[in-house]
Amino acid sequence: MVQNKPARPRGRPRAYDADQALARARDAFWQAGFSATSLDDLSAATGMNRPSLYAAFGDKQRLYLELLRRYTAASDQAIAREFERDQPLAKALTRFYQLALSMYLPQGGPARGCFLIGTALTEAVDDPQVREQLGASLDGFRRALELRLKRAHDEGELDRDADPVALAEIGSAVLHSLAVRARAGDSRTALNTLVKSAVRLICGGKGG
Amino acid sequence: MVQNKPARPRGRPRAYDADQALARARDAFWQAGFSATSLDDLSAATGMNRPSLYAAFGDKQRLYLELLRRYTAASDQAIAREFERDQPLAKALTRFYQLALSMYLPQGGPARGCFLIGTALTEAVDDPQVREQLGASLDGFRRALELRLKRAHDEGELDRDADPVALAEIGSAVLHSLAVRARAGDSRTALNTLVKSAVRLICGGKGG
DNA sequence: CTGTTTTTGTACAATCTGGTACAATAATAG
DNA sequence: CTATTATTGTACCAGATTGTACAAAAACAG
Repeated sequence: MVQNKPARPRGRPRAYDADQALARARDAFWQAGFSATSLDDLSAATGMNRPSLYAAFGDKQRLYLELLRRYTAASDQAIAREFERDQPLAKALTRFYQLALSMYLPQGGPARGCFLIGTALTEAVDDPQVREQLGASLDGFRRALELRLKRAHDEGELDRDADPVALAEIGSAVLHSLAVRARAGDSRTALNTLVKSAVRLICGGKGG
Repeated sequence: MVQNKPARPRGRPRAYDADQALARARDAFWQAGFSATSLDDLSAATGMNRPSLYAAFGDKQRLYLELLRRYTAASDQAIAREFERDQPLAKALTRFYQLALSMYLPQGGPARGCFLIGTALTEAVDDPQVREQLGASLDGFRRALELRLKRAHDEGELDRDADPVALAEIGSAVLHSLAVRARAGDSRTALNTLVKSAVRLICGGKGG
């Protein structure tokens, strides 16, 4: 151990909590998108003044990229939690989709869909870093689902002639659709219907 | 007949072609999104100066909404063309998805995905008009697909126990996924794989 | 108490943005 | 040729936006 983090650093103490400020900044971007969120908006959302924002998180784009990174990391964790748990495939899938929906349709706030798909998609064409982060995140879910489906296939939870790779693409597409439709204003009921149909289709039925 | 449109109206002739200008403006929005596209960008893209833009199309938001409307109308036409044609379901689906992909991945330009999903999604939370247009457009495809699948079901093109309504939601989700993944940088090959899997799954197989 | 360190908050500069006023221009109508 | 009409292009405005400079403030070190 080289050194303990001192209880209090050296100079004037920070007036903000970094994690909380990042969450508030993320919510601001989540609502209005990257370009339509000004530094004043971020300042108001976080309670930090602009020089503090710069000192803490760099410029707007660096902050945004960091938020994308964090969101992806949290998603990866949630995915792993549900897919590595010992529960039937249909239950794991349903629980994960429901978890996503609870983020996409927050209580006491407007429907906002997925942070990545709802905001990074727009920036992705002109910003290679955003595009890369977005692509990696989407692929992360697809691969995790593929692994879970392969396991299900091996363990006889899926029909013998089912193709886990193809089903993982479908299951991934369903998540994209939830992300899009939630932000487009579809009701929770309508989205639950999609979840049910998808789980049934992936786990065995023929869409009935 | 009340009156023929006069060959030439009255005053100084317009220096632009309205349809072409709208297409160029749409492409500008398509690339950078609504908020990041300035009036100067639109002016440069269309070759029209700003006062002409205003006179012709109103302010930025009115122009954007009109472009969303046109895009939806063109999509609806393309959907009807493929689904009302006399061809097998699998072919109709494949052709439609390929048509979408050819718009999402233009030759000689960056991958841009779907104009609606790629740009309107971001604005949809704060702008009810955009949200409504977006929702209506997404629902339009779902319903058209549902009708086509019901016909296929009636005519024995689908398994007896298949559920056209559920499959329409899945087929619609696949289009959303193509729109998202194209803009996120996925290769045409990867997207073709999704199309193939989806068509197979919807039209009869079990994802094999 | 004095000096050092770090953050805060105000204030400011430069640029960009949406939107418009107005004269010049290019056509038709008679 | 003159009057009329509609569009163009320049120039401008007010406000927003990004980013930073700098003094005041709030802590610790000795």
